[in-house]
Amino acid sequence: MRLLPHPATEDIELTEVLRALSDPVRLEITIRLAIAGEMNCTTAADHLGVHKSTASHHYRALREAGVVETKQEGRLKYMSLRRTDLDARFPGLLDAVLHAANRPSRRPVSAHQADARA
Amino acid sequence: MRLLPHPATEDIELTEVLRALSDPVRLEITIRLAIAGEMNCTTAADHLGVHKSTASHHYRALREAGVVETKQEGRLKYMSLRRTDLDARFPGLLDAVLHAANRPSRRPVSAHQADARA
DNA sequence: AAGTCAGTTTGATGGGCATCAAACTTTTGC
DNA sequence: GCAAAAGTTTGATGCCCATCAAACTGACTT
Repeated sequence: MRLLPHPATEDIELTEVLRALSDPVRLEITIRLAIAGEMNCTTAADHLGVHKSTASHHYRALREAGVVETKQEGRLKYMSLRRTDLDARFPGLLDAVLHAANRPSRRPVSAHQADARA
Repeated sequence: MRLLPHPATEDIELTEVLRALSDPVRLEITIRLAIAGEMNCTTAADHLGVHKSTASHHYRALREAGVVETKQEGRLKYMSLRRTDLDARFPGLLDAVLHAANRPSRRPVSAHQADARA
């Protein structure tokens, strides 16, 4: 189980994140990751109508922009949103984009937030 | 004084807005409009280091994406952010982008420097 | 060892886009 | 009317990018 190289949090650039999310296929992948959490690549791009090599390019674009994190387990690669990093660097941006895409995200709720909600 | 054609609020597409904002020049123009409000085109793109025809293309890109509104008064054209429309359609998105854009990318800076942002 | 599975890389293609330069349009001022 | 100012449009250039197809890699299976 090894992690692939990603940009450090402080190296994530706003314009690159916006550019990454401005492609419909990549936005859809991002939404799926937000809803379902960690997914392998094939699942993330299932029924998107793009060739697997095209999808692979999108995975790379998302990873290099700092939007997703990829780790390999066996012969599968699992992607997940870099939620903490993105929220730290660009507070509210990811939530606004996901909400704008009209598909609410299932965030892990901290104990603190859970208390405040009750 | 006449208004130029713009997309209706409900026709503003998320991916197009993200794409429009993903260009550094257009993002800078957007930030200036957010800070200073309505500005004419030349002022908005002052000292950006791009030719006026290039700037004009960016105005169009921002307008067609639904980010800005343009009205002509005399021989000047004034641009302004479509804040209300954007907030209605994508709540929190514009604010998150503007807030994110205020953070310098690499070195963490003091609040003093952050306030003196150019 | 051979085959399969998951995903990447490479090559080719077509389209879009950021840029500048030059010509054009519209409005204002002399 | 003529010229200047403010943008736009058009043309040219070069780059980047989304896409597919085919070859490749690394890991598991039989």
